[in-house]
Amino acid sequence: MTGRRPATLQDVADAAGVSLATASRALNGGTRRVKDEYRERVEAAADRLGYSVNSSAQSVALGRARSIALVVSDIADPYFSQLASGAFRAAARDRLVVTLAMTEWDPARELDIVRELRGQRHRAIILSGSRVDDEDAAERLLAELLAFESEGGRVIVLGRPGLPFATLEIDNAGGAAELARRLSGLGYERIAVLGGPARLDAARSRVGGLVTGFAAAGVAVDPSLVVESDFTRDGGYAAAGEVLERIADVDLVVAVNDVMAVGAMTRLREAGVAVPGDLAVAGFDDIAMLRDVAPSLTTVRLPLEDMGERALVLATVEGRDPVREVVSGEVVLRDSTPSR
Amino acid sequence: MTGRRPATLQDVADAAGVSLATASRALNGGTRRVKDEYRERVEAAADRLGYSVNSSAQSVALGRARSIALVVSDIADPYFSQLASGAFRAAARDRLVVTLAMTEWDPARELDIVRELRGQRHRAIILSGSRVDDEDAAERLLAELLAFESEGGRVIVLGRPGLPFATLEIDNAGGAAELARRLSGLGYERIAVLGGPARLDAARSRVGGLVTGFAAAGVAVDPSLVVESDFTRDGGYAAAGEVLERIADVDLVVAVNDVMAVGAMTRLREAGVAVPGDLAVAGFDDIAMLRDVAPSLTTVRLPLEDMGERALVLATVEGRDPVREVVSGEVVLRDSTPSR
DNA sequence: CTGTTAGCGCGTTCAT
DNA sequence: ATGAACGCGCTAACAG
Repeated sequence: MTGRRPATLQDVADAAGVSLATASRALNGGTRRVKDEYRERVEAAADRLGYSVNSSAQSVALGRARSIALVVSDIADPYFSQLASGAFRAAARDRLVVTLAMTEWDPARELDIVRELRGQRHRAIILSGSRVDDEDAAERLLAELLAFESEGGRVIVLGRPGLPFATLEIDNAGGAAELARRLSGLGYERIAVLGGPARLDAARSRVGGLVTGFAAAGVAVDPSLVVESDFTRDGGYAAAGEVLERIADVDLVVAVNDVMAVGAMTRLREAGVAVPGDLAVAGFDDIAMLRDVAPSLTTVRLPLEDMGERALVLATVEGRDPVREVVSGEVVLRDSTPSR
Repeated sequence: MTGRRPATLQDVADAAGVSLATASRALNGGTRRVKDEYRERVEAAADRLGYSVNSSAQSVALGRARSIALVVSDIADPYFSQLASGAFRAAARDRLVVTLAMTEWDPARELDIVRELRGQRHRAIILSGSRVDDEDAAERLLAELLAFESEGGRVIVLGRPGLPFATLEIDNAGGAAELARRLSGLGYERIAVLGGPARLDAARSRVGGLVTGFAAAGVAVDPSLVVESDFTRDGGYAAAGEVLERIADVDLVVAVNDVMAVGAMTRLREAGVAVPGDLAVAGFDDIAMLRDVAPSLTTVRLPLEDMGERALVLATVEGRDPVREVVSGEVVLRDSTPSR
């Protein structure tokens, strides 16, 4: 049972009594210049033999695979899983295969992955994780991506500015600034920021936007109340613990993403701090699970699923123009930040 | 910039002044039977030329790819994204590539996907979505999987019983029955079940387990209070709406998975029904986001990440024995179901 | 230990 | 419109 050889195109051709070339054209050839009778015979034979193209061989012959690679930081993070979901939906429409890879926020691993992906000759590589500062890795990553592109592959960058490829940029600073403006309009003025890791580009931009935005509204963010942490739910949970120690100085906690905000809310709840009664909370991204947390969380909405779809479209489009689209978030005020 | 040909192994060999075979052995050959001097020269040349193996060609030569395919229903669903996360982590250890495919709960699409994956000559296909009743599709799916296996591929089935492949089975009925037993022990006796779609195997098993478990404890579940719906958050939300109409007859709502339970809690909250004050709620799976919902949700814990890892290990292991492991859930009582 | 050579399965000229 | 023959990049005998 375990030794049968997969039916090959030659087998199909033989069974149909035609040449390999004809079978190829009938089955996988784009140009339909095959007599109907032959075509039917070939299809029947293929069906009977349970034939299925060897896509590796196809890739070798064609020089490139029918697949797209998507690189994420952590697929269990709702931000990335929603992004990926959108990408998969779009890929299905074009019968494209998607290979997913997970960096776990590690630049070295990201480099390894891209190198590996390059060898797989994908049509495109979509890089969706945020940039992590690491001079050396960044340079080598760029080299690898440039090589991939020069070999005819396409590179799409999602939410990581400054790379010479088609880019779907997220206006992190702008969204954060607008959020700050709206929140200060509600009367908040003693701000704690759960800032994520400083070496993460997206985190830094959001913190910067918040500080700028509050400043523009006349609210100074105390730097000692900007606490670093992981960009994850646990990071938010832990960071909230630090804020608790100075709770008297704070009326609003803004996390640089939703998973952190949600983790923080849990930490506060455990400490008996009422949200928003004692402390208001806001996040960033508008991940799907927010529909089910209470109180409902104020945030900056990003069209995550659409972004995933869009990235995949950019990946398949033929145009060689270095697109650069900017996605801006929309502030959504909810129960976690009532007017004071 | 867009026309360069990828460096080939032959290029590397030429640059290093050795034969193709030597270059192959030095770079990708497992057995290190290459003189160090040559090896170094080859590696240097490869580096200089920015060489990267064409894994398609490698696959053609070897007859099989260094990759695993993972089929999920919806990657945005926490159940699957946690599963996938575990699988990716395990795959990284073996430097294995993982191709992900999403069926969106559609048996026809699942069949298409498996057919496509077969052509990609993966080492293994992991099927993680639950079975959806569809005689015709099921039969053809089985045929496709058997063909894949007979060609030397490995099939791993996760949470779908009755297929002749290595199986990681989930004791849905047992877990549900135990949950029912414990809940009835807390004093609940007027039960509503958010049952998911009847055509979904996992959903049906869990409903069955609940009914059996409650019956064993002397509690009869009113069949008219078992409401069908989608296996999703929105399904739970909608189903809770139906339960609201008969709220006087109910003291506990059990959903067949956590996302549904969480959606239901939101629906109840919106209707002004207090959980657990007016109504208790329980779910199934123990997805990660439960850490952040309030009140904390009673559920049946499944080691999702471990299961993903385990599936990947089964996929890579050589043994041809038809493994069949059973994962049983552990009931976790939390605040959403206090003793009455 | 190294080089030569024959495949792997498929797409695609180039004749016919 | 069809078939024969070559090439894609790589691995694995087989000889040396």
